[in-house]
Amino acid sequence: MPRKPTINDPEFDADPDEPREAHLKILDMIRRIPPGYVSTYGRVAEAAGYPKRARWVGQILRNSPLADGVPWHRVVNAAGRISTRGGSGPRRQGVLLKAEGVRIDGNGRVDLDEYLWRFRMKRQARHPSAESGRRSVVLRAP
DNA sequence: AGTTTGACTAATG
DNA sequence: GCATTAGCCAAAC
Repeated sequence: MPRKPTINDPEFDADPDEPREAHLKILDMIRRIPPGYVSTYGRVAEAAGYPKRARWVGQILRNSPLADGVPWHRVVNAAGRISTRGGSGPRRQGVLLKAEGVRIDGNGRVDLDEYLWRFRMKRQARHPSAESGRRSVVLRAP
């Protein structure tokens, strides 16, 4: 019996079920953040289709064997700070961000108003009847 | 099998 | 602004 895949699983050859799907989508979203911009754990999770799952993003970046080549340094926390963790990671993240032109203020914070990458909203599924009747409307004063 | 632990966050004081 | 708390959920003990 194949065991259930986890984000730590070095093989990831099982069929695509939920954890793996989320994992890949999250990595995909991070890849879309262009140089010179940042996003946050929560926003990445939401854009990937998993609202309120910010911790998944952190876990994946920490553990995933598939995280090679993803611009992990462009993910900061909701306050614009580089999340703490042991080792030289945080310092390196700051260096990488600065190298891309992201300014970090005296309090160690990235100004999200300036550097936050806004993911393109996925078009929401519409009811078929709404599709054909799409048009612009003008609201009239009451 | 229950508890603790996080690259998290929003709300509250 | 910080600190605390509750919610979060997969991994690790």
